[in-house]
Amino acid sequence: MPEQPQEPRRTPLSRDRVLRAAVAFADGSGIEALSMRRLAQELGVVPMALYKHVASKEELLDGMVEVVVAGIGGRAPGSDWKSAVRGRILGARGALLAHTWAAQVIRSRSGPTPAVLAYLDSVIAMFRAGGFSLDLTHHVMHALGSRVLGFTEELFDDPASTAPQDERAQAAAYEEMARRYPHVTELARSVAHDRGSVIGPGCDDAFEFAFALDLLLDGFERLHAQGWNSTP
Amino acid sequence: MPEQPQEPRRTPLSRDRVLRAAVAFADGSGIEALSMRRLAQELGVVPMALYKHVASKEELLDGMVEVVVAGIGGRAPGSDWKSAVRGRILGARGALLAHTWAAQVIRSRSGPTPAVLAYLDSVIAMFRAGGFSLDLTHHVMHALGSRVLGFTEELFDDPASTAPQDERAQAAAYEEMARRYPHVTELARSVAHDRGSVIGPGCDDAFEFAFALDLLLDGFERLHAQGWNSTP
DNA sequence: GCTGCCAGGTGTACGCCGTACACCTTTTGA
DNA sequence: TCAAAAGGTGTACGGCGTACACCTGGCAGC
Repeated sequence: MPEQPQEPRRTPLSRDRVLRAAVAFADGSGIEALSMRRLAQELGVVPMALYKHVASKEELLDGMVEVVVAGIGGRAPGSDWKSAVRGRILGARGALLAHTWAAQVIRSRSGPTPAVLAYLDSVIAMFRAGGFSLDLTHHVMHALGSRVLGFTEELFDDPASTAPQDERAQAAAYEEMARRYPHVTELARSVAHDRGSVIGPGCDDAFEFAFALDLLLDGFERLHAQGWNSTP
Repeated sequence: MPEQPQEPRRTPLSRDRVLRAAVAFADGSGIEALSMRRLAQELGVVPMALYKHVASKEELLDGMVEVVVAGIGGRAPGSDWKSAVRGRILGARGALLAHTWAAQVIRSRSGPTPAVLAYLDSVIAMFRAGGFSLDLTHHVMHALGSRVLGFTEELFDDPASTAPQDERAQAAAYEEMARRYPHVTELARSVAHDRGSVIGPGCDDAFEFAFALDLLLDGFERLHAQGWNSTP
């Protein structure tokens, strides 16, 4: 038999394959579980092989951001600036929701990657097309902050995911909480109440996001209408 | 000589001393340089000694947040809700500005620490004292997001800190940039222009922060005045 | 058809990290 | 007085990112 055992002959690595595998891995196992060694294992390859395609882990993360951001959908059909921006940002939010690690990774990067720049360019273009001055556009982009990419800095993920303990301790902790942080407690209780269940599903992220976004967009609109200028 | 050599007898560790040392170290060398080993060295102690005072590095970070947040100044003297909130938040911003790593660390924590809860409680109290409904207060707190603690999610730190390269390459990169991201470039150029120097000092963070904050506060005020309700 | 190059995969090794665990010393309270 | 608790030490483990030398197979140029 002159033929060698013809092993499966795995398809060769490529930067693209590495990045996609990394995204898939982070989706499935969380970003904190992603290491060069584990990713290599996932690809059936020795760790150092990855370095032929990405310069470092930092660059890998940059690449992952590129993949996700590049997946943000196209702009809505021509309409007023407000609904155009709103649509685009909610689109970005959708893209990022599918990759829960993405926001955290984008924050950790020091500079914008090309895909992010391209995205920002498109949003700026919408304001400009709506007649916004360079000045106002500038500040407006700052005011949006990370919201422009569809995520916000919630202070904490979920207000009510404490480990189950015995009932007495639970009640004591609750009372202590109510005593020390009465307003926080009152608010939390009212929210839980609204949803019917006491251990309710927490807050409606989509609603909160749109609420704040619309508040800002309305503010922008008002400033624009009155010809706002940063140096009056 | 019955006396032993009476060595300097370094003051014993304590949780407080560990946390303060960690804060000082992060202030001076950056949060990414902070490791249990380095911190121990700084304190003239073996790494494992720290674990007698903090349970883990995670808890150390929590403690550092506590130290910083506890340093946020008291509330302004009785005044309307808007200036009270505004003053408090700008105060928080001041406290966090002194510790550039703090925002990043707060983001990385999964839950709020007691000092953060106490702080939030005080802000919620201001809205409630101003007559805000529980419902509106709830959404308003979400809309503020991390801004309530004085920091915002800027997408990138500094728009213009590229490594110096030769002039020709610089110009080429610039042109490429202007071609691919025309609106971003236009905006960047106008900002640099406003400040006189082309390599200008970037944007005025304090202005941007206050701009967005006031936009939100004005929005809150309007909603409050018109008796807004999330389920109309 | 041969040869030398080189892109891409491998193996080993280094220095860092957080921290488990057993140990020793010093302080303290009964 | 003396046990026990509290606080500091030493060693060790497994994991991390990645530098560096090496091998190998396919292909370009003669």
